[in-house]
Amino acid sequence: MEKNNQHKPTESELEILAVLWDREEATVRTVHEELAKTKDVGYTTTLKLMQIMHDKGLLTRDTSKKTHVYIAAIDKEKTQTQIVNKLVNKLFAGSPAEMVLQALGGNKTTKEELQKIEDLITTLKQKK
Amino acid sequence: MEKNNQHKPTESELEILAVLWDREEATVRTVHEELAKTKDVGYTTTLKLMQIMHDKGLLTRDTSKKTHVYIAAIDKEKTQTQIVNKLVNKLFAGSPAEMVLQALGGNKTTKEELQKIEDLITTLKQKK
DNA sequence: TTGCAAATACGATATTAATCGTATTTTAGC
DNA sequence: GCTAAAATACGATTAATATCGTATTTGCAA
Repeated sequence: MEKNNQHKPTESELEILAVLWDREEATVRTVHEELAKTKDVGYTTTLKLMQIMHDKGLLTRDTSKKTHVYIAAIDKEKTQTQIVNKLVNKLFAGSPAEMVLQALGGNKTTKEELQKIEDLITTLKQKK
Repeated sequence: MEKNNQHKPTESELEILAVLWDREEATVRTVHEELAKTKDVGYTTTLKLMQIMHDKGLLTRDTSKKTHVYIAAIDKEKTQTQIVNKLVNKLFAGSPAEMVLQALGGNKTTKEELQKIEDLITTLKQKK
C-alpha cells in the first residue's frame, strides 16, 4: 500500500468515491450495483478498481469479515476543491470568477442558490 | 479527418488548446515552447499531439507554407461550459452553487475576484 | 542549384487506465 | 465436516494516451 497523498483519482475512481462519500461506507457489491445503474460494467472490474484504489490509499477497508467494507480515505471537500482549483488554473487562467461565470452564466440556477453564493462572498470579503 | 464534434479533449490536448485560444493561432514550435515552460516534453511529442488533434477535428491548420499554422477548431467558451457542467454533475450532484461554494471556500480568492463574482450574481438575480 | 537547418510525417514503444476471466478463499447452512 | 454460493485475488488483455526516434520533406541562403 502506498501513501495516501498525491494520487489524483481517475474518472472511474471518482465515480466510486462519489458512491462512498454518499454512503459513508459500502461493499464492492453495493458500489457496483450503484455504478451499474448508469454504466455497463462487470463486477470484477469494480472490484479490481477498488482494490487498486486501496493500494493507492484512496480507500480504506475492513477485511475482518468475508465481505470487505470500504470507506473513502480522502476527503470529499478537499478533493472537490483540488479538482476545481486545477480546472480554474488550467482552463480559466486562474480566475475563479471566470469559471463561476461559465458555471452560472447560461444556467438555471435558482434565486435561492444565488443568494447562498452571495452570502458566502459577503462572508469571505469580510475576512480580507 | 473526423467530425469536429463530440471529441472531449484530453488533459494534454487542453493544454494545447489553452495556448491556441490565448494566441488565436500558432505554430507547433510556439505551442511547444509555451508548454515547455511548465512541462518537460519533446518537440515531436507536441507535434504529434497537434497532428492527432487535427485528425480529430480539434484544430484546423494552414499547410500552405513550410511551417504549418494551427488554430483551435472548437470554441473556448463552449468547451469550458461542457467541462464545468460535467464536473458539476459528477462531483457536485448537479448543483453549480455547490461547486462555486467549494471553489471559493478555499479562501485564496482575491477581493477583486470576489467583487467580480458578486457583481455577476447581482446581475443574474435581477434577471429572475 | 544545392546543401542544410528546420519542419513535418510516420511508426514504434511506453505508460496508464480499464476490463474481465478464472482461480482461490471464505463461510453459512445443511 | 462438507458443499455451494458469493466473495476476493490475480493475471492477462485491451484500449486510450503520451512519448519520442528516425525518415522524409521543404525552402532559404550561399
